[in-house]
Amino acid sequence: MAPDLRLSAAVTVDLVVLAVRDDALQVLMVRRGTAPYAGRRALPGGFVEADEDLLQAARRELLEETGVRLGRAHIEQLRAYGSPRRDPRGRVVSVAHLVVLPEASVPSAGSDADAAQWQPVHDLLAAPRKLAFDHATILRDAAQRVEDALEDSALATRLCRAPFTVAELRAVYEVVWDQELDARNFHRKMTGTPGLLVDTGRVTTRNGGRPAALFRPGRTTRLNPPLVRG
Amino acid sequence: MAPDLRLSAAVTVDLVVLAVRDDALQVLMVRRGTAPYAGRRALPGGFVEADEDLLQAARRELLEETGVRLGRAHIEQLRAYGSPRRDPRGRVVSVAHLVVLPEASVPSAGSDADAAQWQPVHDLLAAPRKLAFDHATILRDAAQRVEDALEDSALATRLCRAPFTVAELRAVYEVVWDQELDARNFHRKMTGTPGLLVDTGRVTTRNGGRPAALFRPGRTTRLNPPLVRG
DNA sequence: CCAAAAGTGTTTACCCTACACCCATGT
DNA sequence: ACATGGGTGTAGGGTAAACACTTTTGG
Repeated sequence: MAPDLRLSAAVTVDLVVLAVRDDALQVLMVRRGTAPYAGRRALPGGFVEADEDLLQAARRELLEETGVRLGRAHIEQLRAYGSPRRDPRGRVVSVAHLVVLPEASVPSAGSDADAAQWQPVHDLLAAPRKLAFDHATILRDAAQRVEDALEDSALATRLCRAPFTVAELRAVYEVVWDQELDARNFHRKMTGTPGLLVDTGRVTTRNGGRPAALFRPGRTTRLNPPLVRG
Repeated sequence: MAPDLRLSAAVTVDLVVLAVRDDALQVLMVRRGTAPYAGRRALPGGFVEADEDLLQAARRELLEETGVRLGRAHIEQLRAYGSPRRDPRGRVVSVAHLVVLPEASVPSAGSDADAAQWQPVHDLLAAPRKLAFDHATILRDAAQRVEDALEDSALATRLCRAPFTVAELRAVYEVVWDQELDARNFHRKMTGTPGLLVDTGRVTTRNGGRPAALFRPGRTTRLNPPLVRG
C-alpha cells in the first residue's frame, strides 16, 4: 500500500436482518461476549477483509455470525455510520446493510450462530439504551426504510415464503405498518399490478375458508402507483 | 486506540455537488494534480480526520476543495463505495454525499478552489471513462437520486435561489427530468401543497410578462401525492 | 346449514390531465 | 394594442376507498 494512504479507520459491516415472525417485525440480534458493551445485544457484523467488497463482507458475516445463508433473499446497503465516538476502541466506520428474509427462516443454528436470536424490533426500539454502540439508531433507520419501501416496491413479497397467498402478503403490510388494510382493495391492487405476482396455479386452504391462489414474486420490483398508508 | 482494532482501510468522503446552471444539471468537479488518475476530473473529497463526523468531513472538504461554504444548503449521505480495487493505492472506502445548491452559487474562488469547475452531468456520464476512480458510478447514482427525489420531496426548492417564482421551480424539474411540464397544473400542484412554498408577498417581472409571486421554501419536505413523470 | 376466508362488482370521491380563458405587466 | 408569461376555471378520465355481494371451502 502506498505510503501516502492514511489508514484512518477500521471498516465494518453491520447487518439488520429482518423477518416477520409471530405477527411482529423481528430482527436477528447477537449477544456480545466481550467488551465494549459485553452482554448487550448487538447487530451481527464484523470487519471487512482486505479483498472483499462491502456486500461480500456482509454476506460472509451473516453466515459466520448467524448461520444464515443468503439465497435469493434481499440485501441492500442501508448507509454508513461514522461518528468518531461510536466505538470506544477507536475510529470505526460501519456500513450497515439491510437483509430481508421470508418468515420462519433459520431461527439459529451453527457455531457462532447460537448467540443469534430473533427479537421484536418494536421492543428493542422502546429500550434503545440496551443495545450496543449506535445500533438502535441503525435499527431505527432500517425499520423506517422497510416501512417506506412497502409503499412503492415489491419488498413485501420478499418477506413472505413463496408460494404465498395475497392474504399472507397483506399480513406483512399490516404488521409492518401496524395498520389494518381492506382485504378486497388490497387484493385488487396486488393482483392488478402487472408482473408483481406470478400465479403458481396451485391453491391452499391453510388459512381456512375458500381456497386461496398461491403466488410467487414476479419480475416487477416497483409498485406504481404506490400503496399509501392511511 | 485498542490493539485489537484492525485499521483496515482509509476512509474518505466524496462530494457530488449539484446545481442547475445554463438549463442543465451541473456538477462541481476538480482536476486531479497527482497520480493516480492525474489530469482526470474527479469529485471533490478527501480523507476523514480523526475527530470528525462523516458529515463534518464532507463540509470541510467541500470548503477546502471548492471554496463553497454550505449555508442552509441541502446535504445528505448518498451511500458508501468500497470495492477493493476502486483505488489503486490501496483499500479506500468512500462515503459519498449529495449536496444541492441553488443556481448561480459560487462558480469557484479561493486557493484549492481554482481547480473546481462546473460540468454538465449529462456530458460526464456520456464519457464515464474520463473520470477518476469509480466517480462516474457515484455521479450516476447521485443523479438518479435527485431525479427520484423530485417526485415526492421538496428537494427542487433547494435547487432554486430564494426567493423564486413557480416558473423557476418548474424550470428545475424540466431540466432534471428533461421533460416539459404543464405550467398551469404544475402551478396548482406546488401552490396547493400546504407548507411547501411560503409566499413572500413580493413579486417580480424578471421573467417578463405578468408579475409572478416570489416564494421561499416552506417547512413541508414531502410532496404527497407525488408529482409523476410522464 | 353456518362460519370464515377469497375474490368480484359498484358507487362515490378525489385527483390529475388537458385546455379554455382571464390577468397584469413591458414595449 | 399586443406579446409574454402568470394564474384560475372546468370538463373528462382514471384510480382508490368503502362496502355490498358472491364463491368455495371446513365443520
